[in-house]
Amino acid sequence: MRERLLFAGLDVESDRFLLSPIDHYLLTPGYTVYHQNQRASAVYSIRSGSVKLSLYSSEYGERVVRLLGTGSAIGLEALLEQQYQHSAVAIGSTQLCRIPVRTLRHLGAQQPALYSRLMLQWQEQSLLADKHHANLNHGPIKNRVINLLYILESLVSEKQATFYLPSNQDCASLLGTSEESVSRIMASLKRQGIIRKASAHRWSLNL
Amino acid sequence: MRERLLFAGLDVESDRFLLSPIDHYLLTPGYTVYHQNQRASAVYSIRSGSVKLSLYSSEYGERVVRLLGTGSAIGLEALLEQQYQHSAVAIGSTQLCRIPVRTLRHLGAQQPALYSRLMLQWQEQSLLADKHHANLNHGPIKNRVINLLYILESLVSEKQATFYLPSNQDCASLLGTSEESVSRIMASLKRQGIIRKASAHRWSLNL
DNA sequence: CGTCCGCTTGAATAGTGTCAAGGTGGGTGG
DNA sequence: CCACCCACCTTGACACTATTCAAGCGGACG
Repeated sequence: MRERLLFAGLDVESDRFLLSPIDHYLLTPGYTVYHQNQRASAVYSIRSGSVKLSLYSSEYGERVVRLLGTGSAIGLEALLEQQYQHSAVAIGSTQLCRIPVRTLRHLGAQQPALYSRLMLQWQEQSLLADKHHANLNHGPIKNRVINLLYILESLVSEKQATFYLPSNQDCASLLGTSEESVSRIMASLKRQGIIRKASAHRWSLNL
Repeated sequence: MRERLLFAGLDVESDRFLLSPIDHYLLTPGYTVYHQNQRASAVYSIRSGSVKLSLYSSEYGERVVRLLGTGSAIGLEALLEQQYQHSAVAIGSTQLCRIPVRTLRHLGAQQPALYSRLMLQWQEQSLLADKHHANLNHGPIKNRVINLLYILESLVSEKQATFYLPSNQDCASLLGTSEESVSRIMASLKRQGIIRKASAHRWSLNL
């Protein structure tokens, strides 16, 4: 898997003027990074943990559309002087850093490689969205849940991955199904030992 | 709706050296623009008609992941020196133009506005993917089909939109359902007059 | 005119959503 | 410290939707 961190290989440290406005945060589960339609003034890079992106509408409420993990950048629309398209909320505890648009532009002017890095992020976002579509919306729900578990495992960077399990509501929304169906299938997978509790709030996947 | 054509407002015509390698094509229904995993050497801009993007895998075969219409650019991954991520196939007859990467880079060097235009395209792609996810994968299949019809209508640029109806198989794949269910619901909508045949192969949507 | 492919329709079955009731755990306040 | 509360999860029963298998239909095209 290719290096995914936004600044990997780029010279960020040497520019003291720029480094200062980049803040690091540790978010508790459920914390909102930004809201849909809010003016987008910064891009965020996930250093660990995971984040869900949701779309809201008055007709149907929240709809989770994808899950992002370590190394992904969120809020890229800030570069286009726009409002955030999604709401972004932490799943489990999550570390990320906030890069103001101004800083990003300044950095990009000096190191054009940053722009192709950003292009790669865009591409990854849309491919990820398509893969979610392909894997989470076909066939019986049991298969979709298993595919979701694979995704959750893949969001974690470390080997011997253990992951935080989103609420049944979030899973149901992402899978386009009902909370109860998710609950039943998760229960069944736990009984079969396919998912095991590794520690408090952390699970691991076996085949 | 904002101007979506890739070169709108940009000076393309004046550069004779560049203009020449941009070819225009008229595709018949079912024609393949490019294949997944093929080396990406050009970006395509849809001038009229519509295109489906599919992901293939050995386990489950083809899966349609989204539909694109007039003004959308496809194959943007060419700029990142990669292989195409999807297969792109024309739905109905479709006009598009092919812009080799070299041409695009050259143009971009002279007119940096092109790059923000490309960024906008990326953004539009991923937002579109998310909207498809949100609209086509929730609730009873009847609703999904209707949302699909709205999307098909929106792909057409003209007012009084009439659109080409993809095969039931394609619709089923996009919606994550079975061909028969799509057929039944389409038949019912036709009986109710919600979709009407406007001319050969062209349909229109009423409320 | 006949074949082929995609579309349509039916009937039986399996899968899911819905409604409703009860359980669990973490957090708060008395 | 305990009792309470709320939000979330679990489980059951039932109705309904959707899938599957199968058969027949229709137009496109050689």
